Amino acid sequence: MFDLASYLPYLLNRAGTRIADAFTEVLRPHGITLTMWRVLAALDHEDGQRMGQIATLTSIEVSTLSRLVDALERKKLVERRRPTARGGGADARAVTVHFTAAGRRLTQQLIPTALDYETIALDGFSAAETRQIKALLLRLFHNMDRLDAAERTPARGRTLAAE
Amino acid sequence: MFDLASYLPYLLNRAGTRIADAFTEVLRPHGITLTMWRVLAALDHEDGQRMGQIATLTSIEVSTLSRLVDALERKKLVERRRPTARGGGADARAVTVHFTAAGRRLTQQLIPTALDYETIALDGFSAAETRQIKALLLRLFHNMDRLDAAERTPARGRTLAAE
DNA sequence: TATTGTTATACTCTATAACTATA
DNA sequence: TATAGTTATAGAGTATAACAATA
Repeated sequence: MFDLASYLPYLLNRAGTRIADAFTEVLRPHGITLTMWRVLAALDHEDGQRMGQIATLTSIEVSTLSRLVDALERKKLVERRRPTARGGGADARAVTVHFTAAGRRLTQQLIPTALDYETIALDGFSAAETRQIKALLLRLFHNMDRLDAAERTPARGRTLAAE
Repeated sequence: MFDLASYLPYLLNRAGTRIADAFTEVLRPHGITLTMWRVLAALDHEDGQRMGQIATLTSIEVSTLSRLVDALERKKLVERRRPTARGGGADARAVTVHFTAAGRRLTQQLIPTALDYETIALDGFSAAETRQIKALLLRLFHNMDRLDAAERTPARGRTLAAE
């Protein structure tokens, strides 16, 4: 009736926890946590994003993110800026987050290892299977997204590109 | 080069977070957290497991689990027992965790909703795709498992049935 | 000596809401 | 009024290690 080993949220949690734990060990000597890495990865995706965008992209709470960016600023890996008005209507409430040179360097240094771990996780998967699982995970995410929308929950992280 | 939207750990984290957040809302009125639910689900899988087994199955730290079981006992949902010697060599260090009647009742009540959420997440997936993503997640888990074994890390949660 | 589980401490993340400064 | 971000506080989970009881 309720078979844990074929229950999807369980499988997701197990697989996700394992990869997260393994990569946390990689990050440790660099003095950053997995959550910090998620912010750096989001900035690599697009530098100069606003706090809200980063929260959405990473599924990190805005209040958590705010203190996380404090910590990353203390480590001189990122910096906050108030967007200037040139070239368009700047919202003075907004804050954008930018790599420092050191932050970009560290991120570029870690990306190959991050990709290595993805490769390890996908060991034995064919190219077709790799594409398949990524596509299925994306669909799964969007299904939950629609549920949030239906419930009018102001869900965090609703804007992952539809592809 | 580093495309976040096709980076597997990111997709896993996003999909997992979404399902977890949604089900946490379901659990809230019942006064239990998602982590508590994982313990109840593990007990439904097999009642009377030892602390170590439950930690392994749920990927919850033993020390976290110990206080979690304290809380579940206070809620009268589970109870600890020291295994008795009859029928085999009982280890007096061990502690087993068992449903109370109320705990079993609550779990049975929540399982259909849990399955509903799985159905929502898999909305639009064919039976073949459903089987596929579960099989792929299981393989992914075992790949990380082998990595832990190779590094001789005393990983938590290494014993998910191989199927 | 090693293992099972408990406890203690400090830290991280979450949840909620109050707060500021803009819009 | 609403929104973007910060800050405060309490709760929940993790990490680490020390500990008691037993093997």
